[in-house]
Amino acid sequence: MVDLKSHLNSSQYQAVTTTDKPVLVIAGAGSGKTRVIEYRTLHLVQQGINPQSILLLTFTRKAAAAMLSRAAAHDPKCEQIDGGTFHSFAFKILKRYGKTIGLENNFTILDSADSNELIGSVMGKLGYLDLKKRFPKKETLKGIISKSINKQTAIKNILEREYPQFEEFNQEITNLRQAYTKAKLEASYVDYDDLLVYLKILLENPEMRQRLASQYQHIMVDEYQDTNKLQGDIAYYLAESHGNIMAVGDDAQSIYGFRGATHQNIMEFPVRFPNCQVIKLEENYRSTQLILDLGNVVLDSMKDKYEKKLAAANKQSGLKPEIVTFKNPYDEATWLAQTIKMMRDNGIDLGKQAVLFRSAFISIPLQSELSKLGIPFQVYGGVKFYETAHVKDLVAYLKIVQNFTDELSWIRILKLIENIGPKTAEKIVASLQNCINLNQVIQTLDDEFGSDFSYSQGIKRLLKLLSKLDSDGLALGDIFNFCFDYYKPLLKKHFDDWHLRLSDLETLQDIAASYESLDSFLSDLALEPPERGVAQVDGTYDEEKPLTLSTIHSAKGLEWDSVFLIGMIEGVLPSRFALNFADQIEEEHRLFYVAVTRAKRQLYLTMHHEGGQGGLYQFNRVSRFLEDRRILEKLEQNMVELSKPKNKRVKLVSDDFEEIDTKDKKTLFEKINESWRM
DNA sequence: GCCAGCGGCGTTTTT
DNA sequence: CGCCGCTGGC
Ligand SMILES: Nc1ncnc2c1ncn2[C@@H]1O[C@H](COP(=O)(O)OP(=O)(O)OP(=O)(O)O)[C@@H](O)[C@H]1O
Repeated sequence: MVDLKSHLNSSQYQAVTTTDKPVLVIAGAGSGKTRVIEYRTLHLVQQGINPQSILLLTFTRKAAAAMLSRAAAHDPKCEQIDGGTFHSFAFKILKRYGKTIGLENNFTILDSADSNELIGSVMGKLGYLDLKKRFPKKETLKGIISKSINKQTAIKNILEREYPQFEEFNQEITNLRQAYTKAKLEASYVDYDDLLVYLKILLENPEMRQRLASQYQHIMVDEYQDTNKLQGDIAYYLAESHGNIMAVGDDAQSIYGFRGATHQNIMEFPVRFPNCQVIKLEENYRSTQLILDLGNVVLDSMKDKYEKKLAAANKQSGLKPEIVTFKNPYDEATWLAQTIKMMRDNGIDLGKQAVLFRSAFISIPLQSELSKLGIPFQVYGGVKFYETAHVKDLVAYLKIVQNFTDELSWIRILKLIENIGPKTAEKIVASLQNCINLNQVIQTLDDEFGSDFSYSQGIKRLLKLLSKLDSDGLALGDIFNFCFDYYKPLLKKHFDDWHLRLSDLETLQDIAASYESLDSFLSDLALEPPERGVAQVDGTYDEEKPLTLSTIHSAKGLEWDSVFLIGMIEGVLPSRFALNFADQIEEEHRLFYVAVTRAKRQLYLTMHHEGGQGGLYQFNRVSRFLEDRRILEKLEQNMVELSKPKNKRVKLVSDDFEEIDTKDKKTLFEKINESWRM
């Protein structure tokens, strides 16, 4: 038996051991909410609860895996607990019970690019592509439709609040949503939102609800402030009958409003579960007091806050957070890379440091600098590996093996053949309508398009691949290799930088190798996409965990000794897209709060004045979040100017840095040592 | 109908 | 700078 009290403070202990009623834990950053969930699963299992009757819903599957493996270190049975995201849970349930609501179980998951594509095609069919006036683009339409679903409200309400310029198209967009839904059902496509919608529909059936509630006797939901209405409903349905639910969250860390999340779920929890116990955690175990002092001021300046203050459990105060401003992005990158390297050489491993940013593009100069210096790093967030064109191309072949009726994939595959464009691809796919298996597809393609056309040679080559694929009992590895071999020449033809892309595909090959089945590989690719590999370099850092570069969104729930929050620029944080909406600026403000509270011991904020990563030149202003005097009081202020960059296009060599900054480096060095002595 | 080449424009966040 | 959409030759 683990002695819970030696790992938990008294409020945490109470949260962990209250298992006979609904519990809501609401507390600030770093107060040990995640730890509560971790020990509560352990406690339940040690009480004799069947681990398979515990459901742990988290924000990423990685977060669930981390918690469960820590709990399993105390009791291996915890490995058997069911954990993952709402989406992956929905996927699992729908694979199993989807038939009861009329969903085929070989459904294909549409990632966001796929769904945009399908929306485009539906738009075409409805004749909305050539409307005279300014009709929204398909990406925008997907956003509007998605938000109306996640908020469970009419299109009209979304338009009124967020897209007033498109209000006149309410009728068309509503039609489009209906046609899109129908198109998906006909093709057994399920997009991300559908996973939640269908699960909710499934749960509306009392019999299914009862069945799942008895299978999952204990529900735990992390990051509850970032769930949306659908997810809130799902959690409610699962727990309604037995009331064994714990939700934990922090309204000040709600950063997924753009996806329909609302802290209302937290507020309504006590209404939905009237006998619930609300527990607050007051102490912060993560950060030094000086970092929390800044965090508290950020918290204070939020418009609709719920009273909360962060107090450090650790009384050593550490280093004052620092704002460092630069003339241009290259100076900033040089300084960052040097400082990170220096900290690493002074005992803070790369794995204990992170660079955080609002948007991935702001980290590009730093990425080249790190590569130049041979510092290994891993990037989280930003453009997804699996959404790049070449990966999507290759995956399209795999998808038609899994589900040969997947028209979007057929069109993609066909368009890769020389002399086949959108029209011809549509025509060919239309002729395949009545095929009932892959073999018939092969026949039809051969009969109707295998000769006489400018593209027939390409079709013949595709047919060879398809015949190889049309055979039972192929291993995933074989399928992958057949497709890969077929695709390689096309890759070289379509992309100038094919060698870079080829190595991505080799990475994909490695990932695929770790899967048993095509089905699980494809669903994971969509539901829990793999990160791009570590940017590898020479042997200096072998065995050392790489530096983390991450969007603030992807850094949620995590912590590092040193955190560099870069791009503290008006228009970046807060994002320029948020500037016209007060509630969205508030969300940016919460992002700032989340970023600041990731740091355990050292926090640096940076920005550069000269914009112009190519494109427009402009003078960047410091983020409005730093203009507040109370904030500035909590920050050390510094301006670093590197020597003689006559032409900002000229890359700075590290010599420049060595020359001018020795003084600064010494003081930094001293500061670091000071902080370790604290 | 396909596709290469040119010019204008604009850089979110995620399952 | 890089992506997207448009144009015009094939
Ligand atoms: N009772 C405790 N004693 C010592 N350390 C603790 C205690 N509770 C939590 N911690 C440590 O504090 C840090 C933050 O905890 P945790 O990640 O659980 O906080 P959180 O509330 O989930 O934070 P966030 O809201 O930022 O996700 C972790 O390093 C954790 O190990």
